[in-house]
Amino acid sequence: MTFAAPPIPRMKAEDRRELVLAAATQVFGDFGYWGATTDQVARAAGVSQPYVVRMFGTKEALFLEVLQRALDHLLGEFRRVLAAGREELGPRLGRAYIELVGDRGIHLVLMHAFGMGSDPVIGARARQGFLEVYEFLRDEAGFGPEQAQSFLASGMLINTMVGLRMSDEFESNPMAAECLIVALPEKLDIVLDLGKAQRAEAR
Amino acid sequence: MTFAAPPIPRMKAEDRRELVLAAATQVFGDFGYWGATTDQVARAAGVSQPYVVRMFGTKEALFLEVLQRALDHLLGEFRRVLAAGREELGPRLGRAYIELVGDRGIHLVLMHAFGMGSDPVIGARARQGFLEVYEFLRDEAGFGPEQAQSFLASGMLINTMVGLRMSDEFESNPMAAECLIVALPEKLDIVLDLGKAQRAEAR
DNA sequence: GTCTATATGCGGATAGAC
DNA sequence: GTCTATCCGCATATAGAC
Repeated sequence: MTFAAPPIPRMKAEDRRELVLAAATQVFGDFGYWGATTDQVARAAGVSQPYVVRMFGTKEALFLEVLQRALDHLLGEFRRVLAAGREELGPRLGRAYIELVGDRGIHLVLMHAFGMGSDPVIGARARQGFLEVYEFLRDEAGFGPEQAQSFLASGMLINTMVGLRMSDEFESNPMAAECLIVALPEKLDIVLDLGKAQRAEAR
Repeated sequence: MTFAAPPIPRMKAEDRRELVLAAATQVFGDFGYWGATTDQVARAAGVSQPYVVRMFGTKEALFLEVLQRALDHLLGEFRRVLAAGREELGPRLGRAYIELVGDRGIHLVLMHAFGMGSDPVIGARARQGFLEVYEFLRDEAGFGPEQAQSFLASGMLINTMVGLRMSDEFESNPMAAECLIVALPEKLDIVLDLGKAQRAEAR
């Protein structure tokens, strides 16, 4: 009796799911919800386009899941930092936020989602997510109004610098370099290293 | 001899152009570059879809023009404020920035553009535009590094609140209301009034 | 669990009339 | 200066095989 070997690399549903979600985070981050296609996601994950749809039902459901994971990841990291102590909490949370660039696409997905307030379903979820972060800062981290304002504002500026791919011009454009230095009080190196890694990978 | 009256309201090219650009600012603001369609723009301007394309060549060219005008408008207002005096410059510029919500769509178009850094042409223009604003703050307004950082960050937070349509939930969601109050140090009324006006108009 | 084939609808752009 | 008609390509989603 002979056993046919699986001709195509099969995976457990859960693992494949993670793979696709990671690819989707990347693609949605680069092109936004409307600009990204399920086919781009599929190619990035190494599967067929219909399979991506099959797994999540619709493109919208896929985006919602990507958004949810981005928010979970963000708040998870923040709670980890908080659990480690309350001294210098603001700077440590800020540093943790910047380090999320390691998971490529998180800032970008959030930024795109934050621009979709007019969408009845994604916009509603994005507002809710933003408010969850605000609640964390107020209730768990104990931030006062100005501290929360300034923290959130800095976060949005970081999103903007990432969204603009400003680090791509760090070496070629002195003005971009200075602007980056001004915008990111510290931990600029994290963003720059990530930018380099991405460009290298694009080749 | 009889003269046929123009059956359709004709306009000088320049006026029609302004009309379409205003409509496009609105539509691109709501749906972003990829999410907006030239047909939506056409309908909002009361003209046919092919005519919109005809006027600007491509959807991309139209967006670039909308982006350019948003930046011109922004820097124009900033220079006006600067020309009026240098006392309390930061708060006055901040107020001027918020008041741009009067021209509906400017913040939104900017925010969407700032998320398009990966686009070779729009992304490049968006980076350049952001840097022009930074240069203004540094060279013309005389801001120091931290002042520039905090001003730009606050601006991006304002963009985010507008992008999320957070003001839509000011009355129904106490958390959203508090978050708005915290995020916008002052001149909250401007955003709220605008939100109301928009919702009324949508009926 | 994953693919191929394909239906279907929509969006950008062109041609050409008035 | 502005429209109608229309082409073509692309994106999501479905059907069904393996």
